[in-house]
Amino acid sequence: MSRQVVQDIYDRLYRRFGPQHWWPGDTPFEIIIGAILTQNTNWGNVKKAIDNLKKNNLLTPEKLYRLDIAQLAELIRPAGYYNIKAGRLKSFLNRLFENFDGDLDRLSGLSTDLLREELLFIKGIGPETTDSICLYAFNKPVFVVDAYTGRILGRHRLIEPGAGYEEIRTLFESALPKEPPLYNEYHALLVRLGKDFCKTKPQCKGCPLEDLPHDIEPV
DNA sequence: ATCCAGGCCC
DNA sequence: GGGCCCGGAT
Repeated sequence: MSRQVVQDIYDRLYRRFGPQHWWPGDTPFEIIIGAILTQNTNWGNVKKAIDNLKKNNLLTPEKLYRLDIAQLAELIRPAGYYNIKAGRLKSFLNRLFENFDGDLDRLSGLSTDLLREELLFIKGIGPETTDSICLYAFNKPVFVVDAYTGRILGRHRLIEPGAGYEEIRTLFESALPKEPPLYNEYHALLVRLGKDFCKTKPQCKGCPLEDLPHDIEPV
């Protein structure tokens, strides 16, 4: 996939949808919590969970670190997979307090490579969650790949069927200037396209990528 | 009633 | 591949 195509897709999406104002979250900590809660879950349900935490004044590292895991699970229930996700939030918080004194600034002070390694090491935080935290919470130049990204590129045969996460990430990062605001907007635009057109059942009619050069029948 | 979510671990 | 899970859309 050429640099040209990567930039063409961005231009088409931006012209159609305009700025997406991501991430929907006020602080780095809220963004991190949202990134974990939104795993395989629509944002509407995640918002309810985050509102529950806010309502109870629990949306700080210290409060959540001390909170009983069963109570945490109950509060985040609307986000789905609530037992699994309560454990994942705890894994993150435990690591944050054991190795970084509970201080997000110490975590974000790591080099981008070390930060990724650190986050990936935590059980329950995989590549997409890691990169969402890097980019959206800490403004690091890391391109976020998600299911929509793979689906969109796959349907246009711009990547191989079995292309892995790192392959796709590298593809974007090598085709674009290393600018967090650009990565931010691009990923958000791909999600927008995925929600509006490139759904599991594709709606190609009127899609901004409908006449993309490599376009063929959808997968 | 069924489908599907901005994944990840086993 | 299977399991984890809620709530809005169809």
